[in-house]
Formats: sequence, structure tokens, C-alpha cells
Amino acid sequence: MSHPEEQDPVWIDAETTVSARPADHIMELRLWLRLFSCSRLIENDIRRHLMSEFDFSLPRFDILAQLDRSDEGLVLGEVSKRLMVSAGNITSLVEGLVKSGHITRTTASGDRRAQVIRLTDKGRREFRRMARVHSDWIANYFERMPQKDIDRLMELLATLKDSTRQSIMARQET
Amino acid sequence: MSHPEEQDPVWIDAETTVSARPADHIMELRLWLRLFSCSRLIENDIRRHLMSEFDFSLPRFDILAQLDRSDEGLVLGEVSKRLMVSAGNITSLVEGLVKSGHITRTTASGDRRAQVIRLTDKGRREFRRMARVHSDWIANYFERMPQKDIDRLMELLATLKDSTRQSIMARQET
DNA sequence: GAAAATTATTTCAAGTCTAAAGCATCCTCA
DNA sequence: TGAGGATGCTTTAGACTTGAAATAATTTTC
Repeated sequence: MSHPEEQDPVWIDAETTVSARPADHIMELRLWLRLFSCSRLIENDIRRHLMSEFDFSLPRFDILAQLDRSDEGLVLGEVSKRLMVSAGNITSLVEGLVKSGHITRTTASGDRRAQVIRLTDKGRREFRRMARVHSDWIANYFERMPQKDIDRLMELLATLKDSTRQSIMARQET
Repeated sequence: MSHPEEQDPVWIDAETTVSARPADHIMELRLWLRLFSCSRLIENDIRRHLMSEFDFSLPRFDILAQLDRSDEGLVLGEVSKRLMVSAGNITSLVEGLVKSGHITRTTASGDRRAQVIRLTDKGRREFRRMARVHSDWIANYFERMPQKDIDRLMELLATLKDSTRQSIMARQET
């Protein structure tokens, strides 16, 4: 990630170097890696526990979590967007959840292309049983952080999300 | 994720409710989801660009990135640990990178179980070509954040990582 | 109102990922 | 020194993931 082969031009003095080295971005890179490793650390841990304690995969859990909030169910495309995974991926997960009796799938009234999925009673019951423990795990990760740090982190991540979205948008317009 | 079915016992008044609802953890849950979505947003974007501009997958790039920092190469287990992916996964990625001529693999001197991988000249050259652009993308994500927010986020994520690690350790000792 | 463009989903191939089992090698300690 | 355990890696089966192409339905446009 460092670029030892990129030498600063000799006419750049120390002062200039600090303020004008657009090609380096070392701090940003480290921040990204740190963000990523936090995320991965937690995600892996959740995945393992969900599997070992409930024999349920994280992607399946994530879909149920989205559905638990909406009684009217959700269209597949909406689930795909919220979980930030491809549409093709959702198809097979939904198929599995229908087969295991956790959700139902019906054609949307008014748009025969769209599929609406909903939790079944079994799905809701089992999701909530898992969610109760799941939320305890999560709380544990943050347990050793002061409340004010948690609040601040929440704000900063909101800022980052906005910044990132804008950056992605901007590139797409090009 | 919300638990509408969990009613507070009636003897808990409003005051108590605020300070003593250990089973809810709504803020922590939201913080995790926000962290996760930031991470996923960025990761997905990087993956897409790496693929479309260099026809190179993110997992392969990640391995090269680890190797670029160490001239003496790395043992597979070390790569696995740093990237936080399973050992079995590394095996096939390494196989591919050897086949495409980006890295070499040799048995570690002194331990015939261990495999050391190193960048080839081609690997280093191609990695750095990609890394240059890659670090620009990263910088863009953070571009709209004030420097002091970036610094603070860096600190808070370090705190979170520690907190999370301890939480995971603590559970494993049980 | 029909062609063209868009949208929602499915299918497919190829790649990534994990956990668990297996193999080979190394280390420990009596 | 040699049995037992630990370590490093590979193999395997199965689940997840993506992007691209295909299908079907809707909306737009002229």
C-alpha cells in the first residue's frame, strides 16, 4: 500500500511535501482498513455464533430481520437494496427460506413482475428468539466503550456514509 | 430487530425504563448496522472498480497488498490471520496467484509445513499500478469529511476494535 | 396504441468463503 | 526417543456472492 517507488520531485521541500502530496492518502487508507477490520471482526463473530447456536446462516437472518420490521412484507428488490447484495443472490436465499417455512412469497398486487415476501408465524417466532440473543452479542462488542464515544461514532459514521455516497454518485455521473 | 412483543413489566416507570432496559440495546444495534453499511458500501465499490478497471478480484488484490509490505514474504497462516479469512480459502487464492505469475510459493526454511509466498516482479508492478488508483478511490470516500473528524473516527475505531476483541476473548474463555 | 426503454426477477457460470476432516511436520516432555 | 499433542496447510462439501444474460411485465414516447 505504500509506494516507495514514487519519489517526490526534488524541487518539493519538506513544507510543500506535507500539504501537497495528493498521491499518497496513507491516513485514509489506514482508516479504511481499520473500519473494514472492525466490521469483519464483528460480522465473523456474529456469523459463527448464529451458526453454532441456532444453525442459521447470517444472510438468512438478515433477510428475516428486514421482514420483521414490516408487516406488509417487502418486495425482493427492496430487500436487495437494503442488504446491499445483488438481486440474483436474494432469489436463492428466498427460495430456501420459503422451503424452510420462515417466509411466504406472493406476486405483488398491481405489478406482476414483483414478488412480495412476508414472515410466517414460525419465521417471526424463530427470528425473535434469535434476535434476542443476537442483540446481546452486539451490545457486548460496544460494552467497553464510553457512551459518549458510542454517540460520537454514530455521528461520524453517518457523516462518512454521506461522504461515501456522494463520492460514489459523483463518479457515476462522470 | 425491534422486539414489540417484549413488554416492560408494569411496575417499571418511565424513569426506570430509560436507564434500565438491558434487553434492548437498540442504539448498539443501530451503530453496528451503520458501521456495517459503511463498510459494505465502500467494499462493494472498490470491488466493482477493481474488477471493471483491472479485471482483478478484491480477495486477490488483498493478498498482494499484504505481500507488498514485506520483502521476505509471508507465511500463509499470517496472511489468513491478517485478512481475517479462513486458511482453506487462502489456499485456492494463492494457487490462482501463482498460476497467474503474481506470486511465488516456497516451503519455509526450517519448517516444512509452512508455505512462504512472495510477490514476483510482475506481481509487484501490477499491484502498484492498481494500488495507485485504489488509494485515490479511498481518499475520495473520505474527501467530504473534515480532517478532525477523520482523526477522531480513527481513534474511535481503534477503541471499538479493542472493545470487540476483548468481548470475543471473554466469551471464548467461558 | 405500438415500439422502445425501463424495471423486477431468475438463471447461470465462475469465483469466494467457511467449517470440518485429513495429512504431514514439528514440539514437548517424560 | 518416541508417544501425544499442537501446528500449518490442503481437501472437501456446501453455502454465498457477483455480473451478465434471459425473461416477463410495466412505463414511456411518439
